Amino acid sequence: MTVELLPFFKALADASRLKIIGLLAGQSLSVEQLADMLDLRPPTVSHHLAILAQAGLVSARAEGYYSMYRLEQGALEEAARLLLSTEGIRGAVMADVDLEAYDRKVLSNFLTAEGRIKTFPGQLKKFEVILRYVLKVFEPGVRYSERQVNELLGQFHPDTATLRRELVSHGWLKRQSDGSSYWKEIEEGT
Amino acid sequence: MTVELLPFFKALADASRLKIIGLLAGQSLSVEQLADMLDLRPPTVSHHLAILAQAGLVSARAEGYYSMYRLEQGALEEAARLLLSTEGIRGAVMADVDLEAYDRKVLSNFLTAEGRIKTFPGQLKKFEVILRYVLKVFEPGVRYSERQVNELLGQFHPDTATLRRELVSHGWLKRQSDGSSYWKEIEEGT
DNA sequence: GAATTAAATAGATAGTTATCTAATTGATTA
DNA sequence: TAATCAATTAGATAACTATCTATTTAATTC
Repeated sequence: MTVELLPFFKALADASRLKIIGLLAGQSLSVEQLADMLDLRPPTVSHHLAILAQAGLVSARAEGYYSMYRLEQGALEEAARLLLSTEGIRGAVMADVDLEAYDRKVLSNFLTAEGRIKTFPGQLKKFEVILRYVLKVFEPGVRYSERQVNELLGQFHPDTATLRRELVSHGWLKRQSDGSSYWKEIEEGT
Repeated sequence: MTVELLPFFKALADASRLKIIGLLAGQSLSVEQLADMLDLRPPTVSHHLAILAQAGLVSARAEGYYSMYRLEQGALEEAARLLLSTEGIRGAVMADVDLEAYDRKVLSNFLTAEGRIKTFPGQLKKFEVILRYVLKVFEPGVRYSERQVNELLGQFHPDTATLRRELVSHGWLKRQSDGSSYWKEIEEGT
């Protein structure tokens, strides 16, 4: 059974509910007992307990006509593990985030419909987006002469010297020390 | 620097902010980049980042006229530790809970102004509150004869036999196997 | 079966907050 | 110095929610 992070945090993001968790950490308690201890009316406590139960943090057991609520230690532990893993957070809630949205916006601002560069962005961050875009025309591992490099870059912008220099200074395009050839390294990772 | 639990959970109890944490777990990002990725306006993202920063979860560094935000891993780790300790929760947020409120309510319902028992509560839970109240007249470790026990209990209610029997059956008053004496054990713990 | 009691549900309200647009600030570039 | 750009602040609004009272449900006791 997996803990959903958002309901979990929402359940704990309230002073009354945190107190309930604290009280239940010591002993099982009924709705009425909790209500007296917290100085709240029973329906309010019922409401909070429903939210906590939904998040898997507490469970109820009928006893007489009392509902005795107890803390689910396991849920706390699982959540703590998720917090520490970082991957837990990344995987958990990021279904619909658009990692490339910013780059796409920059590209649409600085490229023509045909994919040529209109002007070089003044800001480094945006210029880098353009450089990464240009970089895709090079095959990883293949050696190119300077003439070939200029030819490829020319399809994006006449100032091939600037493009070439910036690519190299960022380390994204490597240059043989005698200047005879250029290449893009083979990518690693997933 | 201690993480406050309530602001911490409140900070994470929002889908947009959880996504921000997830994105910053991978890399530092500017407000504008986050806004594009999340499809929100920059002021909204600023607002969320302020809340996260308040809780100690992110920090900003000025870079050009960008504010680059990065995740504070340490805060996540500290919070995870608090979650696991249980004592973390108990200590953190329970300043103003009234642990004895329920017992007090029951006592005021079933005791006379002079501290005698009006009637025996029908429900076990409440009867136990009364028994714990009565139990205080016995000194821990002292031996009492049955006559002495009845004398002490008589000040609360004429039916001393019921009180005595219930105290013993709960294990709160011990009885010598030959019935010659009774005693309350010495308490342990804080 | 009638009376009692705890819990849950329904409905209302006041307080909080996530989001937006518009205006301001602060820093950079020309 | 003027123009540009990202971030923040201010103000407004719609959505959410913590809490209450009143009612209903479910279980227990007499």
